Amino acid sequence: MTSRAEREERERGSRCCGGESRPTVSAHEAGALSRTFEVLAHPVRLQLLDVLARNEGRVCVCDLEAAVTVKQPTVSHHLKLLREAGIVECERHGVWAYYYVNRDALESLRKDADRFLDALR
Amino acid sequence: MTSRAEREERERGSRCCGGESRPTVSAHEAGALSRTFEVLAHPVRLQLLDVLARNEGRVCVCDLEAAVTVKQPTVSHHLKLLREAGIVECERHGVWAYYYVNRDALESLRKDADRFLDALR
DNA sequence: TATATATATTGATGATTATCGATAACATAG
DNA sequence: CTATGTTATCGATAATCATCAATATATATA
Repeated sequence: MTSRAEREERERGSRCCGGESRPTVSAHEAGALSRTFEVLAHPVRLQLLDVLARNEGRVCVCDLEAAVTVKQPTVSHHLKLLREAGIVECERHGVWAYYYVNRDALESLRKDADRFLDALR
Repeated sequence: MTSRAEREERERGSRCCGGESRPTVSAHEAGALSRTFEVLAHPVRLQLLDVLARNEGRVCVCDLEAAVTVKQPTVSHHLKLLREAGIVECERHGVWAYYYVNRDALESLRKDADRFLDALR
């Protein structure tokens, strides 16, 4: 008598497992890439990036505050994360801080994301 | 005497703020998109996706377990998140569960990410 | 110097997430 | 029916994250 499991086994070789199961992405690479996606994994950060990218020049924090629904310390917090990720930079002029996207960093982020998502296809 | 702030003001109009500061991405859209990025924001999920996408057929959980460094309940947990996001699906055959990527969902995820990142340029 | 304003930082709180041992649920083999 | 193997779920714990009031810092103005 032939069980379904046996049929499965024959179709796939031994046991349940057949294919190439090692990731081509190392744990280290996966870590780096996931950290990239993490930066994008918050609605406020996406909106801040949106506004910043749309303004070739610089945007001051009070404008950024007006663009999102969270309070000033939270905006400052998210800007810090974006800065630490290298995606945005800022200059101070007098009391004000003007933020702008780092186009190179953004481009390389985009490439990394693209490369991974393309490879999945 | 002309202070730096005054010069800035003249250059920018009133106060510090000049540009278009409203996001073109609504809070709602930003929420949806950030949830997409969240799914990708973990190294184990990236590696699971990598293995799954590389195997046109189905991959059983024991293979997926072998592909990453976390224990079985954790693998199961991440697979659930991927399932809930619609990116992967699974079929049970006997004792075994075979997972596979939902190519359509993956493609639309890729498009959403691309569209956003492209718009930032 | 005192005051006002913009931004950053601190510190506390609550929410979410990752992890894994233990166990349940289920199918199959003997 | 019992034993075994596979996967999912539960429950506890630890870690990380988001938020904001309060405060610090720095600059400019009066």
